[in-house]
Formats: sequence, C-alpha cells, structure tokens
Amino acid sequence: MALDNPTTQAAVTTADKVFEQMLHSIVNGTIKAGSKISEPELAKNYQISRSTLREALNRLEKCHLIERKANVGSRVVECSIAGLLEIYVVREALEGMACRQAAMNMTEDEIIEMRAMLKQHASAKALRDGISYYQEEGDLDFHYKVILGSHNQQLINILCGQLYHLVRMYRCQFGMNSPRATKAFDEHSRIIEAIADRDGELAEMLMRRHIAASRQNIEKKIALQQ
Amino acid sequence: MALDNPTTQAAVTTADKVFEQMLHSIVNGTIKAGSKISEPELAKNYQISRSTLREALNRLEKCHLIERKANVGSRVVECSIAGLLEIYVVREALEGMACRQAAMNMTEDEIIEMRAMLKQHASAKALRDGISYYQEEGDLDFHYKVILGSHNQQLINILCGQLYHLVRMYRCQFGMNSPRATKAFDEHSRIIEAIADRDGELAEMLMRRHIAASRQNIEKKIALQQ
DNA sequence: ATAACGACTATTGTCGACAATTTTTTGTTT
DNA sequence: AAACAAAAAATTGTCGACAATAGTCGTTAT
Repeated sequence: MALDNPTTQAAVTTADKVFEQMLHSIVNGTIKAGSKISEPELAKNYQISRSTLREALNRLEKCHLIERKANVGSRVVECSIAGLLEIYVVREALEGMACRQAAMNMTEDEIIEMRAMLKQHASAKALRDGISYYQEEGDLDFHYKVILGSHNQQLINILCGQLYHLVRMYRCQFGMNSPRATKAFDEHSRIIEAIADRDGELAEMLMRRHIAASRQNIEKKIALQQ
Repeated sequence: MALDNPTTQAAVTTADKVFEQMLHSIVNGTIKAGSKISEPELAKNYQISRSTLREALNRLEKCHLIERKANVGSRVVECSIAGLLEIYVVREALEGMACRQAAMNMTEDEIIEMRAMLKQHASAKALRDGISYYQEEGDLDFHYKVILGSHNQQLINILCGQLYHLVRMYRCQFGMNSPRATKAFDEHSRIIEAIADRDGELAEMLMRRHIAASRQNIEKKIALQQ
C-alpha cells in the first residue's frame, strides 16, 4: 500500500490498528468531514474500550484530522477551499526546502531510484489507463521520495507524518484528478535533474513553482465554478 | 507569561495542567533530555493516575518533545547540534512563508501593534539590562506575531503549536544568548517595514536571511569549539 | 411571550485493576 | 567465564466503573 509511509512503524497495538482504520475512513469520507465523534458509539463499533479509542483519537489529532475541545469532544476537520489553499502554502514552503535539502543530502543511490521511479511513471502514463494511477499514487510517491531525500527528520515528520494525511483527505473528498498529469510529469523530471546536479537553489525554486502551479490551478477552477 | 501562545486555550483539565508542568520541566531541563519516562513514577510524582499522565504524554508527543515506542515507553528527545540545525532549516522555510503571507494578510492594526512592540524592545535594549529579555522573550514575541499575522491556521499550528516548544528547549539547554541582539533588532525592523509595504517577496527573503544568519552563527560557533 | 433558573441526561475526564509485552535476573550448560 | 534459556519483575496497553462537566428540557417569574 503506497500510503504506508516509512516514518510510522507497523501497527502493533490495537489502538494503532483502530487509528489506521479510522484514518482510512476519514480520508475517504466514510466518517464524514465536520461530523462530531461520539466516543461511546465508536468504541462499540470497533469493539474496544473507550480508553483505547481515545488513544487512537490522539493519533488522529496529531495528524490534524480531528480537533478536540476539552469537555466537549472531537470533530473531524472540515474540508474547506480556504483550508486546502492553506495547505498548499505550507507545502510550497516545506517541500521547496525539502527539495533544496534533497539536492544537498540525497545519496547517488536515492537519485538513481528516483529516476527509475519516474521512468516507471512514464510508461504507466503511456499505458493511458495509468493516468489516475499517476495522479493518485505516483504523484504522492514522487513527493514522498523527495521529502525523504532531504534527510531532515523534522521535515519528514511534519510532511509525511501529519500533513500528507490531510492532503490525501482533500484529494479524496474533492475528487481531485486534475488534468495537470503530463505537465506535472515534466516538472517532476526537471526537479530530479536539478537534484542530480546538486543545484539546491534551482531545485527549491522548481518545486515551489510546481506546487504553486497546482494551487493556482485549483484557484482557477474555483473561480470558474462561481 | 509570554510563552502562552494564543493557539492553545487555557488548561482546564488536570491532564492539561500536568502537560504544562512537564512542558516547562522538559524545556528547562529539569526532566533531562534523552531520559526515559517512567509512567508509574511520574504518575506518583504528580499524584495523578496513569491514564491522566498518558493523556499529558500524548500532548508532549504532539509537540515532538517526547518519543514513544509501542510496548517500550517514552523518552524525552535528545538535543543534538544536528537536530538544532534541522529545526532552523524548517523555520527558515516556514517562517519565511509566514512572513510572505503576513505581508498579504496582516491588518493595519496588527502592523501598528508590531511597530509598537519593536519600539518597546528598542527602549528595553537601551536600558541595557534588557538584552537577555530581548533575546529570550522579545525575539520569540516578534516571530510569534509575524506567524500569527500570516492568518494561515496550518502555519500557526505547526510553528506556534509544536515547533516553538522545541526551539525554546534548545535555547534553554544550549544557553543561547547570542551576541546578535542588536543586529537582530535591525533585521526585525526591516522585516516589519517590508510587511508594512505589503512586499511579500522581500519580507520572505529578509526573514529567511534573518533565520539563516542565526543558523550560520551557530554553525560558526560550533566550528570554533572544535 | 420570553428570559432566566434548575433538574435531568448524555458525554467527557479520571481512576484503579487486569492483561500483554518487554526487560532483568537467575540458573544451567558448554 | 561466557553464552544461552527460563523464570521473575517491571512496564506498558487495555478495560470497565465512577466523577465531573456540558448540553437539554421543562418550569417559573417578569
């Protein structure tokens, strides 16, 4: 499963498993965005005690997927356009920097691996049926690899550990399979080349433009709908 | 207390209070960095049940101040030079972007408030005894205000909610009262002017240089020690 | 009729006990 | 004496019950 990120070790405890189930349910909308979470009800659903459920809720809160108020309860976060744009802003900053760091810190082996991945994406794209694959998993994979290539644990934690769940949630719920696939592919290529050249400044700039373009694409779409 | 950030509402539950106490203890080193946390022992110390303590530990984990391994336990994070530099990299990216957003989104009132704050810092600096004040609280205050001025909830959460506790921890434990006080003050001034001019690009660049300069200052110091 | 007050219900926060896992200790064997 | 195995101790994960707080509904007074 491509969504398993290397930062989180395999779920061993039951709270972990429930967390992953709920994560999935929230991302794909089975548990509706903005809905209130009833601890007794969910505990019964998953057949666990409330303590264990609360442990899982804490993990979800860490990913910013739910929000808690003392003595009131938890709610799943709302998916708003404003919220989506906010995330893009953060991504532009963080992934841009991650890209710069990747240009400094990636090993040759990692760069080879990335090139291979991109080549695979290209062939998948050529198959045509792969467009959605490329958009959904492939794009995330690319960004993941760059982030991991930064070798900066803080960056990795923030981006892979928490922000990306939110990104996936938005992608799912807003049904985002934008027609930027081929364009994005070229941009990915250039970014990798900049990294391979160890040109951090350029790599950062390209990544920022790449993400900013996605954001502007969404802004345009929104503007059109109104 | 200047360290109370506006993102976290006042502690109402006992878990909140214990969290704040532990936060303080970890930041100032009373609970040593890298040490293992014994749940039974601490629960007895704070005279609370283990459940409540674990709730507090979850909050600390959210701030990246402790790390948990399943069936093994929690440890306070280590303070390493590498870790400190990693944080600076993240701050450069995020606060740079926050500054750009602040230039776009700050209200006129907020800008007036920032100018007033800086003036106050200047007079405090003139008093000479205020140098450490400026370094400790004033600098944090400045960065806080810029971040809040971005009006981007994601940025605010990441920076004020979790990263800044780590920053304070490092400042405390590495005893960082660098001689950059006057220089930093000038840089702060120019950043505010760029924000007031609504020049986001310049504001971001200045903030990034400001933070990068701090990082390089530390790198230089480290290099000298060896 | 509306607003304020109070009892009731439901939900969240906290507690102590038990189960599962890990670490340490101890004893045996090579 | 060192290395491995098994038992014991300690620690973490999970559970169900109780306490405290928030929200709801009905009553009463202005």
